[in-house]
Amino acid sequence: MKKKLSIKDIAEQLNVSKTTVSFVLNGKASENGVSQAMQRKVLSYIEKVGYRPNKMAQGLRTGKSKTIGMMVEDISDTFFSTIARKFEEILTTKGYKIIYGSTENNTDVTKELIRVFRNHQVDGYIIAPPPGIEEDIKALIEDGVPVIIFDRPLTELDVDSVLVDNYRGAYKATQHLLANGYKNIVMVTLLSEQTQMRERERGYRQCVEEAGGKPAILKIRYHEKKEKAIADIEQYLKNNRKTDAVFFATNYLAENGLEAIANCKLAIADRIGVVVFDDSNWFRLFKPSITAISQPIEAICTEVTNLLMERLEQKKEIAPKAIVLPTNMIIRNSSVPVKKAGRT
Amino acid sequence: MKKKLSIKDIAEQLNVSKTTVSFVLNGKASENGVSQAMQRKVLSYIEKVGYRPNKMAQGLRTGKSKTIGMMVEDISDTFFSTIARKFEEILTTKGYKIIYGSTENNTDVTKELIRVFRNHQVDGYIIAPPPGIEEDIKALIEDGVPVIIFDRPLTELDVDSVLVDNYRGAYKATQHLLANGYKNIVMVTLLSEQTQMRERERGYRQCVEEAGGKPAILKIRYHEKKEKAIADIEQYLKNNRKTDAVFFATNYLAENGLEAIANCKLAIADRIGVVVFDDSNWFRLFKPSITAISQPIEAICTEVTNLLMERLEQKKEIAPKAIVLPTNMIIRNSSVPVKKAGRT
DNA sequence: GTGAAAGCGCTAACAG
DNA sequence: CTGTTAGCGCTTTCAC
Repeated sequence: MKKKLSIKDIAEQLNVSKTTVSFVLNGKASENGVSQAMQRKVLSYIEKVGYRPNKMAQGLRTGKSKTIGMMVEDISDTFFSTIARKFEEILTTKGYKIIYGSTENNTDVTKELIRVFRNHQVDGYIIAPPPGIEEDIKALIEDGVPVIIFDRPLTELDVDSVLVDNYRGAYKATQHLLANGYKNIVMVTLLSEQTQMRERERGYRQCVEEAGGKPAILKIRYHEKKEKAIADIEQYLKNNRKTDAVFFATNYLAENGLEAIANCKLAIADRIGVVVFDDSNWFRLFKPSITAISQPIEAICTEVTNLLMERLEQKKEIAPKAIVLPTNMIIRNSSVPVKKAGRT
Repeated sequence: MKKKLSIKDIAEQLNVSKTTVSFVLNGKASENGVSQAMQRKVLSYIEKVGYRPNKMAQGLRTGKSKTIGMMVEDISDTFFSTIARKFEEILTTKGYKIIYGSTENNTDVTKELIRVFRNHQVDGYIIAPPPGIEEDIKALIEDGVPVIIFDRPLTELDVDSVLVDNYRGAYKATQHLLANGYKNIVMVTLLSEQTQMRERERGYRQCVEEAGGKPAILKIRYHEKKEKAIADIEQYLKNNRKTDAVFFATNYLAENGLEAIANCKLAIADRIGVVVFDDSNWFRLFKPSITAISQPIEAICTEVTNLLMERLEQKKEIAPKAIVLPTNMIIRNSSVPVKKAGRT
């Protein structure tokens, strides 16, 4: 077992003090008047023996762990894992590591997660918050810990946040369906208090009502069994034969909904239009390919990390920013009847 | 800013020594003869003020960080993110957090990742290793750090590992295609040294040769541009009109390959059979639905974490175990010609 | 049964 | 310009 060497060893070997080594290590050598020659000597020796400072000791001393705590609903969800990858990419270049936790969109789980992260002394938080977590986040902020919220807003809390315009995204999706001649659009969404879901619903409602229609909404419970979800959607479709388009509020719902549509033997596009909120790599391969509202993942990540770094580096008070990004509609064939426009 | 309290504060408030509090905290109270009354007193006070020990200090003292370093090729890949979620679920119950890093299947990136993880004093490693990392892993093991390898073998290194029988999975896939009457099967795989890919290739070759055919393999570069990958596969299909089935070595290749097949207007199942290594939630929704070789993700995760916990808890030497799990073929419609059996 | 004290590896104020 | 030293918060040996 190769003995891990400490700053003390380095200092002894070099016949200098720990301070000098520490200064060099932290780039404070010049400002503390360590000679260039000495700096080079230390640096090259460190390089040679492959010394790396112990983060634990550093963390204990400085109160900084150089890790960021990321909390999302479920890290296995494509949307979040793609984001996790981007965060990693960006934060790594800044010398940070990420520790993650899945909230399951559950307040208690999240509270516990925050506690654990605090114990680990994470330097900052990136959170897609579940409902009812306002108080805990507020406490964090009051303690001066950088927190960036994304994906879901936290109303009544002044905090840095990066969101997507769910309302407009849903509105545009609905509008697009109406423009393509679909008259009876049902929105399939989650039975959930999540604000972003409510916003999507609001966008849909608004658009339908403006067009003089009446909204039809089917809600599925969050962790509903796949079979039950499919059966429910199927049932709805059978009881409402006039329905000629479906707007799925999430990717995950579409997974079940598309199966339900297949079971009902309804021809997508011609007999029933389909638009999904959140894109998937696979959608372009479906026949017909599936129209989707895609979130600007790249932009979300850079905005979040920018805000975070700002907080991390800034010492002076800065007012929280709320950034809202537009969605992007990717029109494919599922929302365009063949008679009017597309090929399947 | 709420002052974070330390064990010293607790001790002072309670008029006992830090030692006593520490013993209670670590469940070593009874064995060190702290009275029941005192234990209850400490516990209830701690509960009341919400004290939680500082992991950094604990880590510095004990050399344990209670975090596990997970390194996979790319955390945004569904396979790995699903696994990450499961790891999290299991390790959380044991009091561990996970810090992750994406290797990009690159040796240097991985080396650096290992260094960073070491600095962070992670207690154990879960690694899907890139080629050429043997030496570094060996060094880790010699230092007595628990390391569990998964997904890809590290030949010539005696280390705990959990793998899937890629050879047999590929063999079975090929056999299944042959059994369904497909004669000219091409395997589309990655131009890669990764052992698991080589094993899949070997399984395919073996099966084709046993049947008296001659293997046909199309290799795509790893981070190839999507358009180029699609064009290459398309080209192959056009130049080899006799090809009547495709075996995709990964999910990711299938994404492009299915598009190529669509571009060539070849009817999946009837004109061209398709099997994919690695399942996707979306495959059952394709028309026709896509036959896949699925990896036992649940089992992989429990085996990996079991091995890890064993190493973490055990003090005595134990011989490394190599666990190989079987794959599971999910026969859907893409590999069964309609004339013979299925519906689309 | 309980407490004092050493020390994990590091940073940074303060001496020299 | 460089070194000495005092902790950061915790665990654990050893003495009372």
